[in-house]
Amino acid sequence: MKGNSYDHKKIESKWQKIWEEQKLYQTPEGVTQKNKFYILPQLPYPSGEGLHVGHAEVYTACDIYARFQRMNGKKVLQVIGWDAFGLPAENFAIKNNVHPRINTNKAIDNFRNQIKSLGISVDWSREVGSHNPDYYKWTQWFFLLFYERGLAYRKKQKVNWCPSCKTVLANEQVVDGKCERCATEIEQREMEQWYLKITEYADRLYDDLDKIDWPKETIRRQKEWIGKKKGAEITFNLSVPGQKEGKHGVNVFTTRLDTIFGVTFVTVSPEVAKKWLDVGWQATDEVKKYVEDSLSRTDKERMAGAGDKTGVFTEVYAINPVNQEKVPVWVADYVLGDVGTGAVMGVPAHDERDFEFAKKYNLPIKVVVMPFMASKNEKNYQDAMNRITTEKVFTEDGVLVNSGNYDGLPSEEARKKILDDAQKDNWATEKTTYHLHDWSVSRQRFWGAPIPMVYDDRGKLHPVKKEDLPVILPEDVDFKPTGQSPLTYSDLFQKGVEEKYGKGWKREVDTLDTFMCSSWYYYRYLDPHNDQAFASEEALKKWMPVDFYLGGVEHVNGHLLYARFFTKVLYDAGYINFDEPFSVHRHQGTILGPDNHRMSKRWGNVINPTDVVEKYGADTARVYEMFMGPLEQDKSWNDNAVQGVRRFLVRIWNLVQDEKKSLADTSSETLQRLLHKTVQIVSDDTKNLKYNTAIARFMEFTNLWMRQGEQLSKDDTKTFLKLLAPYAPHMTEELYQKIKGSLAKPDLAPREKDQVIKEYKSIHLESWPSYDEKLIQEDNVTIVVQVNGKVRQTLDVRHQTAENKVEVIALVQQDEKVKKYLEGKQIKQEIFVPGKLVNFVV
RNA sequence: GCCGCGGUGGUGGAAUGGUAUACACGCAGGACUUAAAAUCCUGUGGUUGAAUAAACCUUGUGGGUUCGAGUCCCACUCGCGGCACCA
Repeated sequence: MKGNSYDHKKIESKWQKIWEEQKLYQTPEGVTQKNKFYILPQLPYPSGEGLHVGHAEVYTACDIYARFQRMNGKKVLQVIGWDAFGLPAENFAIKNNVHPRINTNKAIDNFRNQIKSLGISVDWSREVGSHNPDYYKWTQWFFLLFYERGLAYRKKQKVNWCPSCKTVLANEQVVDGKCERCATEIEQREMEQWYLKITEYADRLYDDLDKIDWPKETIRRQKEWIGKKKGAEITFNLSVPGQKEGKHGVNVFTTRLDTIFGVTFVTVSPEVAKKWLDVGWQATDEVKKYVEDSLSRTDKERMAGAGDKTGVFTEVYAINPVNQEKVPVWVADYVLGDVGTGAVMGVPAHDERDFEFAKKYNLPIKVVVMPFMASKNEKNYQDAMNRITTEKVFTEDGVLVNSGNYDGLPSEEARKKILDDAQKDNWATEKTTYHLHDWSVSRQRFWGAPIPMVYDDRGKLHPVKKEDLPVILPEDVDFKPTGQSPLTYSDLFQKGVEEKYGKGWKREVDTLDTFMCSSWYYYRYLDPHNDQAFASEEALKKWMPVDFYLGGVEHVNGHLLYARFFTKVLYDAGYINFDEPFSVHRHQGTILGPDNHRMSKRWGNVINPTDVVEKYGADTARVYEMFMGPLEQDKSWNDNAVQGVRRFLVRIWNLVQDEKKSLADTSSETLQRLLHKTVQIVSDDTKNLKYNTAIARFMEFTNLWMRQGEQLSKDDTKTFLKLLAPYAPHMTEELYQKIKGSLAKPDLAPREKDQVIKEYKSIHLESWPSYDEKLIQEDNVTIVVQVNGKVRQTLDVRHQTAENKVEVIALVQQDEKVKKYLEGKQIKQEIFVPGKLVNFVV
């Protein structure tokens, strides 16, 4: 009676092979916007370390969804590719003296095999790698598109420089003042670099977050990163010693125009002061020294001194445009050069930093805003005044005082009115600032897509002609980092440029940030072999936008922002008719080691998914990882629990092979009811990505099925297997074909294979089961009886009765135990929830 | 400092305002076995109790709303995450 024992290796490799031969997961024909479903797991970086359990989590979660959608009649596109350029491969190459292409391709082969061993239903004919010329040709094309549209430019400015990686990094790649990749302290250097004007899209990137289904937290963080703030830019005329008053001016940005009557000084950043010095300002030696010292410090060092503000009086005065008051101008490094205009109006009564500064240098403090309460009644007035003396800062909105015509106005209104008036008098304009800066995209490294630009003999820039793309990354390069781009030294790279463009012409030698490659990869999958376009119009119309995107939280302020930016530029250029790439996005949580630490070699707690697949099977690995907890949550590994999942699968394996259990004439009644209930709940949970609770339901069902006397008919067994198929695709396929009788021999000897295949229809192409509404209704319902809100008894009542208040209460009151609790008490109130509960209030 | 999220058995975790602790792990006892492993069965929040009698307590702490709160509100606390001299 016991069938074969569960040999996961045999089953899994067999079916993986058949599925591949049958091209089971190739993207189907007849795709329309209505029936398509585009599932996108985040683009992996093929590290030499191999697949991580976190990768397995992402691919399994996507794969379950893909299989579920497929069985529900959707035409599914599920794809994988490689984010193959980048520093680790290059660093490895330097260390071991092999070309990065070699170790990258090796890593990709390894990743591909590992992913295949998990039984992920990917259409491998669409695989892409960002390091292949037919891919980066289009990365370069995108760069040219940005250039044409005035969105790519060169600029000399302070950049983040990683002394270890010897390259520039984007703001998004600097974490805590350290390099995201190697954790080296970042230096600031003045360099000429390529930038993409993402700031031009800041508003749309901000506003359109409201129209996509993304995690709330992610949307919040992106908004915070964009850092949109509305305010005003104000011009203060300056009085410089030895110069005519009003000849010079300084602009400041503020979100608190309502506090302008409280200005008692103006502070400029060292950067702004430097500019003044550069145009001939005769400042004191003290000022010059302060500016020089400040500028030699990194932003990080400057911020470290946040608690103790320093500054120097410049002997310049600024004239407050609202009341012509003359206030001193200071230079201080608490004002940052790259925020707003690099200069602020000092309102010490209503800004913490200005307050601190004023205290230190004995500058006057002038209260111009009082809490709302103060204007309402006399008693609170004193309290309020006590709170906002010159000893305490009041930074909230309130009511204006000491502000001329604006006295008595609430802050909000005052801001509008002052701005209106100021605009008429020409001393302020409405202005929005952003925390987001333009995206620095040039890298002084080898292993990336060359920037498709050339310089003529006078050093002037020209774009490479589109028909000349790709600009091939040469093979003959000494890629050891020197701080100069390695491509500088490649003869092969510069060869032909003069022929093509003219004598003395040279190529740009920097390469593109790899985030450029990953900003558009989801388009390439749609049409991966097209050499006329990054993707055909038809393919774009059919498949986009992505219906489900799963990726890590670490990409919130980098990749996800860049990808949205790319999409908006494509939209503006008329290539697509939507302007958000990912309709639904979710994050997977991190899988931690058994010791609750992040997995790392250092802790010796790394779990290798391939070991798990080897030992317990892909189906066990998949089901376990999904059973650990909610997808988006961090979870720690527990090897005992893996074995528990394996046990669960083996039980099913044995049950289905037991004909009395799985091929009975009819299903036992309780089990059949539970099956229908299970169909309902598993369908809901799977749709809502609550895989962990769906699996719990499968276990509950299996527990009942194992009981003596419980049995399933063949059809009901098939239904159960179909439900489980997305989760454990190999085992369910094997069992399904077996009970269908499609497999004469489980081992498919080559000669018999054709015959078997003829009648073979994969379980993964079957339709998702439906349930019978009548069968999920129980005959009996459990009514909970409470007395004063405490549960005292539960009673089983006929389904129809349970809906009727009078009948239920009558029935309940006959119960001995309930009687005891109600004895000698007056029922004040009876609460009745139909089909659920009775609560007596006594 | 500001903003956000969270705190449920020994552990991972379940619970549209209606039986808190589903499911799993672990543990304990039992069956099978010469024995062990595997498998199966039973039990398992806490306190009192001989009890599979009964009672009380229990979702970080304290209050509130409600017939009824893990769930809603307020305060506190601890933990995690994001941002941070952003004007």
